[in-house]
Amino acid sequence: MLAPDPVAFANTLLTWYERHHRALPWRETRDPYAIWLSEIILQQTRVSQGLPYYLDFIAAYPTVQDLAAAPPDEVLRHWQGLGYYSRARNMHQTAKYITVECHGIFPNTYKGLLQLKGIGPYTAAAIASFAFKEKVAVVDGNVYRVLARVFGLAEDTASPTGKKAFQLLADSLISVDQPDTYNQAIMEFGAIQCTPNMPDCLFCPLQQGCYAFQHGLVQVLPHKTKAKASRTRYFHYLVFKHEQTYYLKKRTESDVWQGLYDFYLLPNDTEPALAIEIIKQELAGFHPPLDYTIIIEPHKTYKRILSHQKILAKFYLIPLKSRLSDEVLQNMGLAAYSYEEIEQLPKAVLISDYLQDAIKK
DNA sequence: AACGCGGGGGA
DNA sequence: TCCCCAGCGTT
Repeated sequence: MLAPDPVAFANTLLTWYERHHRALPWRETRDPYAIWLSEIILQQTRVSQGLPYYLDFIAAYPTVQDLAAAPPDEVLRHWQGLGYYSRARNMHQTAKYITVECHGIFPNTYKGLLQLKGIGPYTAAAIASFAFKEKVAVVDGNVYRVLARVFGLAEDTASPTGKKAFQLLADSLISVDQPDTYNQAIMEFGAIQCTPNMPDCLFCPLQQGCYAFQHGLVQVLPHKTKAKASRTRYFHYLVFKHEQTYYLKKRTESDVWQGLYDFYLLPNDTEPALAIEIIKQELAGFHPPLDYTIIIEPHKTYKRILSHQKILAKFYLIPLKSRLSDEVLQNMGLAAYSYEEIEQLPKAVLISDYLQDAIKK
C-alpha cells in the first residue's frame, strides 16, 4: 500500500477540514497580533483550556501597544491558571520590542518572526502562514502524529534529526495555493480524527493510504522518548498575617512560578517531620524579635501535580500582634497586602486554593 | 543534547 | 495512574 501523493494528501485534509473544523475566534482574523496571542496560549495547551484565556486577554489588550503598555503583574494576572508563565513574560517583552523597535509593525516573514523571544519554529510558521500566507509548514504534536502514522515515519519526534525529518516531510506536503488552510487542517485533523489514543480510523479518509493503519502500527507511532519521572517536593509556607493583611513575596528565582506571588517558603525541601522544629528556629532568629504567640499548624496538605514535579505544600499560619518592621520585610523580601490587593496579584493555583480556604473562614 | 517549565482532561 | 496538549528557552 502506497502512501498518498502530496496533492492527494493535502486535498483530502482540506476537504475533511471544510466539513469538520471548529469555529474558533483566531481563525476569523488575519491580525498577526491576535494570531500570535492565540498561538502562544495554545502552546502545550488544549483549545478548550486556552479559549477563555484568549477571549479575556484580547479584550484586556486589543492591540500589541495595549499589551506593551500594561504592567507586568497585570499581564501575569490574566495568565493566572494557564501555566508555563514564561510564555506571558516573553510575550510581554516581545510586545514592547515590536511597539518600540518595530513601530508596532509585526515582522512578516518566518525568518523574521523566528528572531522574536518566545517564538520558535512552530509559532513562526503558524503566524507566517495564517497572517501572511507564507508557504511554511507548522510542525506540532498533531502534525508529528499524523505524518508519523500516514507516512510511517518512525523517527523520534524529540531528537533533532527526527525534528528535521518531520519538518522536511511537512514542507514537501504543504498546499501551494492554501498554505494557511492546509496548516489549520492538518492540526485540526490530528486534534479531532487522528487522536493520540483511539483514533477514528474506521471513518478516516486517509485509511487506505495510511501506513500505520495498514501495518497495525497506529498505537506505536509516533515514536517518543519517555518523559523523566517527576520528583516530589515539600513546600512549607510561613503565612505571616497581621489583622487584615498577609505578607507575600514575589518569586524571582529560577524555579516554578517565576514572577508570581506566594508566601515565605522554608529553604530547600524540608522533610515534613522536621519542618516544625526548623520553623521555630527560623522564627527565633528574627531581628528585631518577632511579635507572635502561636504557630497554627496545618491539618491539610495541598497537592499539585506538575508535569515534572509533585508538590506537597503545608501552610503554617502565624498571626502577628504587630506589623513586621521594614528591616524584616527588606531582609525577607516580603510586603504587606490587603485581601483586595492580593486578589489582583498573579498567583499559582496552589496559592489561590489556599487563600480561598483561608479567607473564607 | 538534556532539562525545566503548569495545569487540566481523558482513558 | 499515565499520557498528552497549536513548544520554547536555557544550560
